[in-house]
Amino acid sequence: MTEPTDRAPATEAAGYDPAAVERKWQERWEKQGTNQTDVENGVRPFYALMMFPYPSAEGLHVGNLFAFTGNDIYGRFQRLQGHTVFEPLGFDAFGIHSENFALKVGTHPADLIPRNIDNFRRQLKRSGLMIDWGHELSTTDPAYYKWTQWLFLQLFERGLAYKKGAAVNWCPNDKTVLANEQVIAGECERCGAKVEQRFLEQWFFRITDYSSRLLANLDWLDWSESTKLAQRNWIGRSDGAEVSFRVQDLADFTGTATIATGLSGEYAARPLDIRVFTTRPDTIFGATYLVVAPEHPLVAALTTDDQRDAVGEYRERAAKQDIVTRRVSKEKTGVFTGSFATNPATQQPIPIWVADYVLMEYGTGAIMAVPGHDERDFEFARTFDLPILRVVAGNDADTHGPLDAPYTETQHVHLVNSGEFNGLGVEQAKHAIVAWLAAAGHARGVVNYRLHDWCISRQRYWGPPIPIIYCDGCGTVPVPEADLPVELPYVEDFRPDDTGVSPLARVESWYRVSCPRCGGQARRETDVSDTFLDSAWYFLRYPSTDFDDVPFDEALTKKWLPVTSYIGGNEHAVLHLLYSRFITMVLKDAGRLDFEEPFTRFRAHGMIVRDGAKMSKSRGNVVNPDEYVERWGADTFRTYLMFLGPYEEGGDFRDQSVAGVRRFLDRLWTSAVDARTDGAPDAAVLRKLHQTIKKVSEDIPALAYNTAIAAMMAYLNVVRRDERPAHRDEVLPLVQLVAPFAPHIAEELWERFGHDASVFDAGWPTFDPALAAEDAVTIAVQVNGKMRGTVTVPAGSAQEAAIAAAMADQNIAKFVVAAPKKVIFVPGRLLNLVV
RNA sequence: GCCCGGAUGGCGAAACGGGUAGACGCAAGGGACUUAAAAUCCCUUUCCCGCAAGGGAGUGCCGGUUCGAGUCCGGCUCCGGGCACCA
Repeated sequence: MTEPTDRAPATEAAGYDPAAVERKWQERWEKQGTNQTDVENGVRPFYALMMFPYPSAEGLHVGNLFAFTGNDIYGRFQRLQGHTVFEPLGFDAFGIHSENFALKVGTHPADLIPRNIDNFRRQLKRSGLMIDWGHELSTTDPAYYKWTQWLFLQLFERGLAYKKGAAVNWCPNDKTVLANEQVIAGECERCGAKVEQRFLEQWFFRITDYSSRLLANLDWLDWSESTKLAQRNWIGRSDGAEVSFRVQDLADFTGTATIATGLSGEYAARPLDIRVFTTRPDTIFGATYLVVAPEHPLVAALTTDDQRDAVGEYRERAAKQDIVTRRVSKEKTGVFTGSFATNPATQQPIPIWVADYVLMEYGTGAIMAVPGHDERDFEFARTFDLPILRVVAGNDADTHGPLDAPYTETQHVHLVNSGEFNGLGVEQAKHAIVAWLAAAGHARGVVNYRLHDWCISRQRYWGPPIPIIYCDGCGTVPVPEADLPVELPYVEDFRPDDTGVSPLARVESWYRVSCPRCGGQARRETDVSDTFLDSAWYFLRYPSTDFDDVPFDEALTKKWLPVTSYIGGNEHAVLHLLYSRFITMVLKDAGRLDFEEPFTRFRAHGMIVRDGAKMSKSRGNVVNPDEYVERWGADTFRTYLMFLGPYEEGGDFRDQSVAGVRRFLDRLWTSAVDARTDGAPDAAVLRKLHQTIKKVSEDIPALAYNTAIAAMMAYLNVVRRDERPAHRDEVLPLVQLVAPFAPHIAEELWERFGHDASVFDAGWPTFDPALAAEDAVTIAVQVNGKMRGTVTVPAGSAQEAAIAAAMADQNIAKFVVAAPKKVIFVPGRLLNLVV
């Protein structure tokens, strides 16, 4: 399947030897510094950023190359437009990925990673990317992670980094804590193992402080809509209300028990209120019970003596239960507390339950259950035989009968069984009811976000140590900036164990340290930070890699940032891109940056599959770029990758189709080396040329690479239509157009046409509308909307001329059986005669 | 379950704000060149009827708007991706 089946490339016949051409130009670029950016003095700076890769042992993935080539073409095009383009690349080499692989092959990651990076660099260099290797970075370099640690301190100082005990996602296979974002449907993002729940002390970043800002800015960012949407959903703004339910003293109702609160602070004083969050305050007349999360601080207070055992047991089970089962199993479980609260709308007593389908992390950790109009509440009510009321109905008949399914419709419906609010629509009712409850002090409008704080602690080895020291006397002390970096020690045995602490906790010589404040005995934090922190600021570092006394130089940052164009995969739509935005905002607030959005423009590229199936090692259909570059040349491979489908949608990689692109370059080569200089270029060819210049110039910025290539192919077909050799002026501009896609062959042909300097310093062909204009147009002719033929008329012809031409055509005229009742004429396009 | 994409020839795919469906490429068939093959070049290629001229049908399915729908609207089906008890 992966074996190349077709014939050898047309090397000899065409005289085009990509291996030789590519070697020559890669050497020359390197020698002449063609791809090096003058970051200090470059004019019209254009920062063309691509998401840096994780340097895996398998080498460069074709998906990487697809992404990079797309960025490279855009960058080269901008350079040809007169920008100073900065196209750096680095390596995201910390993290569980590397560590797990190192464990598997029994090599230390510190030995493995440099080897992988060397291999990546080699592969990237032969791919013809315009990378400025003078600004390469690796997140594992102490000179880099020194500043990652510095970043942590910036957040710490501003109160944005804090430590708390938390139920966390624990991967029993990787033996580490995972961020919520790294848990995919209850499984570890990296290894697929079922995630469990553990309770650990963790470092968090207060990204939730920035929820509304992160959300609001999306409105004006020039990003792929799909990415913005993913972020919006992730941040998850919910507009709703917080409603208070007064807990009733059981004595008033049953005369058997009273509520022992035993609480301090906010809840100490009776009467007791339970605050719930709801997005459907309009349904409050249908709230027939309350549910609080098992972890809710009021549970003990709410539980009556006769329910104490059952509730205790339930909470214990919930605490032990892994997050997976709790999340994935939709089966409703719960237990009655024995207490009741008053529904502030109906004044009726409703029971208070404890159930794990209510999450402590969201809202207030308590809900009002409206089983008639919420699927989960309905299911729960069915299970425990709780009353189900209808308070919303559609306009159609039979809406007052009993409900056998939750009715969740919100459009074209109205309230019923809701007192004075009957007849109102959902939106109206929300406002009216919240206002009504608020007047009595029972409710207020509230906005909630799904976004959680970012847990950055990792109980692993292969990451930057978190720069914190714990002193018995002084408490939690940040490592002074002057002492950075806190170097990751070389440890032979870096395996995580299931104690829940980092392997660094086993290195006493490393963690024992004197307190920077009092000099007393102290110990280092042994957790390392999340890889996503490494990648949340790397784009700030690139221009400033030569500076070791600052994370990013002020002047260079002003010049190059925010990033002009960022291209990457949508798999990072919520994690990396959100964290980068957050970190940038924090640095802005800290006065370190004068912008708060790091990426002015972002475009997500599509995914590339092979023969209609996802590429995977197990399927054995992974494309190894080396083989293809070897066989066809980097120019052909690059151009093919961009030709196989729309860049932002991805496409289907087919071995057979690579040949077509190679044939195109072969023909381009032949036409160029055989080009004549005598005589004049053909007018019709020039017309097509200028149409092509226009098309390609418009397509590249839109990342419509596939159609740009198609247009160049079509043009070359026109150039070659006649027997005579092409004229130099017909081919030379095509060499320029093709340069962003196939840089080596373009340089070679450009040189053969007598130029000394790089084609990338020669500018872009200019489009001349006058030369592109057609003097005759073919327009479609319809009779009664049905295609009956075409007529060719001089450009700019009026309706009358078009009709005359159409009627002169017997095949069209025969359908015009009567005088047209109506004529639709679209100049240059179409004529429709309605008879 | 919810939210996004998508569905067009044998295949990958084109089609600017409704306006000649299938550009460009692959594969296939035929031809030229060659002792032969490869490479290269030329022609054909959505389907059906027809020797042809020409005609009919056709962009996942059903319906609608319009002079005109791949494109817009309503209702489905299937495929891909993401989220998942978020009240």
